[in-house]
Amino acid sequence: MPAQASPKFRRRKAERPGEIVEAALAVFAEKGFAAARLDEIAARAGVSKGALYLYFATKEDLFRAVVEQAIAPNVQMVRAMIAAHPGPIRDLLRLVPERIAAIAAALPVGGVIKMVIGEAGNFPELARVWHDRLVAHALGGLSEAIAAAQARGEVKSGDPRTYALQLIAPVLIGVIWDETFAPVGAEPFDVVQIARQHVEAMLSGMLVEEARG
Amino acid sequence: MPAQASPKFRRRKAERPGEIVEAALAVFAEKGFAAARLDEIAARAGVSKGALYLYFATKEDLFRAVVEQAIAPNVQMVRAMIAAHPGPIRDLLRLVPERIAAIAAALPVGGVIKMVIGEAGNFPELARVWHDRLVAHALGGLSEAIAAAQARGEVKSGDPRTYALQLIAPVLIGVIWDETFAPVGAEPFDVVQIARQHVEAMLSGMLVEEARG
DNA sequence: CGGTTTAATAACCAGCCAGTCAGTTACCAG
DNA sequence: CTGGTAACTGACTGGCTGGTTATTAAACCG
Repeated sequence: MPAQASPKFRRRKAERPGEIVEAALAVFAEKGFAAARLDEIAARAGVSKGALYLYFATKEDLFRAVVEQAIAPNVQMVRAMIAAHPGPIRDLLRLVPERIAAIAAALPVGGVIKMVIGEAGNFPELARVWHDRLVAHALGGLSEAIAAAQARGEVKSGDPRTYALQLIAPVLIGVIWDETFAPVGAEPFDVVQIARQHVEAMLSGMLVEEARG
Repeated sequence: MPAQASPKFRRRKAERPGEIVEAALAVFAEKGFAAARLDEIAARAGVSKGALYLYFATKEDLFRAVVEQAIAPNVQMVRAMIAAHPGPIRDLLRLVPERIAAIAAALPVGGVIKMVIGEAGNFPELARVWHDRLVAHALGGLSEAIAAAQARGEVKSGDPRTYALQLIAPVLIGVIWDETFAPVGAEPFDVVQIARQHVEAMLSGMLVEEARG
């Protein structure tokens, strides 16, 4: 019998939670909450299912941790973007495409969005966390920036919150499209291209003559 | 023993499938595919679970029937909308809000969209049916109308398919918002108001000067 | 080293639910 | 009225999966 080259497991209390959450993010984004199997998450994290329960009390608890992890960097990003552009709003709006592309490259945004939309009905507190911690901040911040620009006379009259929604909606739908229909043969959308074309159209649509450029 | 006033069930072979599909639409829209219980669908259709299997082979089969039923009236609507406006494209675009409001009132649109987005990953052929039978027609039709308008010199340069996406995205996101975040305390969006404000902005953004009005 | 602690495993359980089927009952034809 | 048919029921089951636990072994310490 050959000598045992490597032990059958390692004790790594500190690293486990992060690895498990990362694996869970991937599986949840791929399958959604209900269809995700704890065994698969455990396997991808290189751990047994029992080990999951050393760090997370329930499947839902793990889901919450995933949402928190997915949320944190995005909130940061939104705040930074708004704060960095107190000036003419067209500069802020023109920056949107690159930022969106950056997050979309770093995280499985589409999968996460799908997950939240699909499971919101069955896990309301989850939708609440998602809304309060991320969406409200992003939409609220953008709305305020638009309202301020209206006060400065840069933006035409109209509901600022609706303007904010109008601005980001096509990008979101583009991401969802690529996740939903592209895998079954539909022509994918180039999200950055959507963002660029849309920003230009919206600048014409919502800015007063003098504020364009 | 009192006389049997009413029988414990009726034989209604013709009506059953429609009633079952209707009940299933409601439950699937509410819960999604995985979380929907066949017992609940059966109960809402006023039938036992066993009866479901007289008309549909599997749960997935029933899901397919529901998708078909949810698709049909919308295809009709899209075709009619495009066909009715060969003329200046701004007339077509201005009509969008009322039409959207009409369908949103008639069907659980938000629930259906959630269902499709949420389950697309686990049921690819479903996403394919949905895309090929409805979404491709709607987006394609609108794209063609926009391309034609470009050829007539009404619309600025830019990708017509992207323009089409830009036009409908805010309304879709509005519907999804009301379904996802409004139930947990977020301020809902008025979808018709979104549509109106967005159409005005997009008219300025995508039409050339002379084609506005 | 040997003893102790505890991270991690793997076999296990309980309950839920899609799908089945033997029996029941409405309906109809003669 | 009666016998035949098939629509319908509802109790059942097999498998799956979230969650538990008895056991094992890695790591640490004196």
